[in-house]
Amino acid sequence: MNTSARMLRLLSLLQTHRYWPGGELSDRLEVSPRTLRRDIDRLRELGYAVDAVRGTAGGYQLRAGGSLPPLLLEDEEAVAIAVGLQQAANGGAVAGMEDTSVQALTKVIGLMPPRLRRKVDALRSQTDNLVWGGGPAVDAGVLTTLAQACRDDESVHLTYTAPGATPTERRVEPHRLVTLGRRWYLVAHDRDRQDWRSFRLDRIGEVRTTGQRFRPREIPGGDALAFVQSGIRSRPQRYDVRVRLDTSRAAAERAVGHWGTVSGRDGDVLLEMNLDHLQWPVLVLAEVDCDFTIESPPELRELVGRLAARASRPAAG
Amino acid sequence: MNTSARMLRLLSLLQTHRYWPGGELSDRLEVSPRTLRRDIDRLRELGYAVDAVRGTAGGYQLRAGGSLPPLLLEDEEAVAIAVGLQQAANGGAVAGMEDTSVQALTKVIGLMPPRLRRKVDALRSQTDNLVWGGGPAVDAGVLTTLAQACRDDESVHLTYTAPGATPTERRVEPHRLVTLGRRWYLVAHDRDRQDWRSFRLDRIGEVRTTGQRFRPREIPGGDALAFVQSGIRSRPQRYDVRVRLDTSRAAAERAVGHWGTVSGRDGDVLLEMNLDHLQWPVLVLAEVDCDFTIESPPELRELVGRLAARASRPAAG
DNA sequence: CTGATTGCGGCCAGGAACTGGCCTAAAGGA
DNA sequence: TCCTTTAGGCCAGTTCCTGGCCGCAATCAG
Repeated sequence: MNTSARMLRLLSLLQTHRYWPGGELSDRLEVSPRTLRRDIDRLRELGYAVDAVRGTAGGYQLRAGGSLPPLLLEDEEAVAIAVGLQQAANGGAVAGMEDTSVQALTKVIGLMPPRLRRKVDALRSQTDNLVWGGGPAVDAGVLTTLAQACRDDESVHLTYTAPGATPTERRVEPHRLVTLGRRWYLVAHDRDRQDWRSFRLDRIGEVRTTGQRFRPREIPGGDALAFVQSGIRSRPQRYDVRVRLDTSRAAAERAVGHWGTVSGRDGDVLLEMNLDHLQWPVLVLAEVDCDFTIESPPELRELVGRLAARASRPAAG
Repeated sequence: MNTSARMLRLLSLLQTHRYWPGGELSDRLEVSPRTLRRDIDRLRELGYAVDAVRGTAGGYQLRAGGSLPPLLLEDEEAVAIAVGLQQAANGGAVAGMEDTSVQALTKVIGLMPPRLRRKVDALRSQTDNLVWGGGPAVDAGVLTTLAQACRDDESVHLTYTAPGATPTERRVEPHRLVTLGRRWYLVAHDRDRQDWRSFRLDRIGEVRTTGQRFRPREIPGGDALAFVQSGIRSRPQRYDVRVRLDTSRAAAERAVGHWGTVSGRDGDVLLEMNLDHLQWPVLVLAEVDCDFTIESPPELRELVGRLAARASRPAAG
């Protein structure tokens, strides 16, 4: 075996992380113990922190180091990562991480052999479509394909359904993906219309890569985010929710998580949230299960009112 | 630079995935074009599918291959993966993937340099604690530390708070992590009590690794899952929710996602869910915003009733 | 069609790097 | 205390890597 290949295998073995006795490692790699020691040395020179314990039951162990070593993943682990990143890309975890999540997802998916991709696809259909804070979930396949095309300067064909229109076929040069207010947009140069357009990803049906590369153009204004913002007329309705709760601050905080801020004192807690779907405050009210006063918005009062009216009307089925 | 190090760098460059002209690669790696070609060859021999395009504007590109190559991640990407996997480990994405997610998470976290771990920790606090389908969220630090200790046969000290008792200090030999009904359990041999115990992870306060390795014991019965099951007396309360909705099937399906099943015809839709927190059906009712009849459980009727009573009482702030 | 560009790979000679074996030292566990 | 295991210097033999040269093939622009 090659030295480089052996180093990779050694790294892979060490990543399973249990202590490895030197003898076992040198056996597996089919080299002498002396060469193994040299290999360990080489890893250390590359910046990997390899711990060693001497004496009986001693051995080697990979420790977290200064830089991130290459990850050697089992198939299942890679699938798990892909699934987790899909959630994150749709804003499921922490806001503001969507871009990086897509970047990582593209990398993982791009390296996956087809059989693993199929597995991810199969699992994807099981994933829920209910996304935190509203906004339709974006198909991860569309997302990664476009991210890849943007990076590689590869033109694509896609079907797009503008609101209230029939689906159209577009041939575009993808420029950049932009996330704005829990929605994904593709900024691209439309080849047929000879102009820049932005496409909402949840309105894109299918994406086919062409394999054709193009010379990247300069976007007018130079800022893809600004371009998208200028094109959006009606931003989704946002509500400023203010509710007073007759409970303890701790209980209120537990109920809202980080979806809002809690202030005031026990027994008179002020809960403030800013979001574009009113279902979540209702969930919080059900969770705290205490007396409350809705200060704003009126829409929330009406929603809860309707719920109340409906709950009281039928005397149960 | 070393050959192994160069190969790793080359792989890293190729993973950014855009076409690389050979000249640029050889420049960056500071070798002759001939050596670059040989490096590419070496990669191919290792099983990597490196595409090449000839002619003007030709170059190299890494394609998905038969096996999963080592992932070379940027710092930010690794953080994104860790955050995504935390969600998945807590059952946020697809049920049944928790184990693998923890496995992958342990690997990623274990390789992270401290500064990245701090970043993940910082982001973790922003993550919501509201977990789908109920059940308390488990601290990812506890999860990964224990997973690592199980693999490395390393004994740990932990503080455990049994229900209705004061926190106690335990010295245990961790054996296996088990996920059961959206909860995590640690199966371990308690050194002080000289017997096997299972610990619910959300009741574990702090975990300190000792660095001491132990000889793994045989678990009685040989099955950690069975051991946990036998020890659980009271399973968490589960509710069978049945609600009739005066809306269309499509609207009902959109509202529940995969958290329940929808049957019946438009105008008389039967919604069935099985879960252990009643907040979610309330959310669904707010989402569909239509007339409904709660058939079961009575607790849900009462919850909505309380909500209604409270909504109607104060005439708004 | 022609020429330019780029990847492919054989060949070769010099040299760098790797290997295995030997040695002693140091550290940890029983 | 003794045994085991890692650490690392030294050395000789050999492998492997490198850069430069070559002709060849594929692709694209003019």
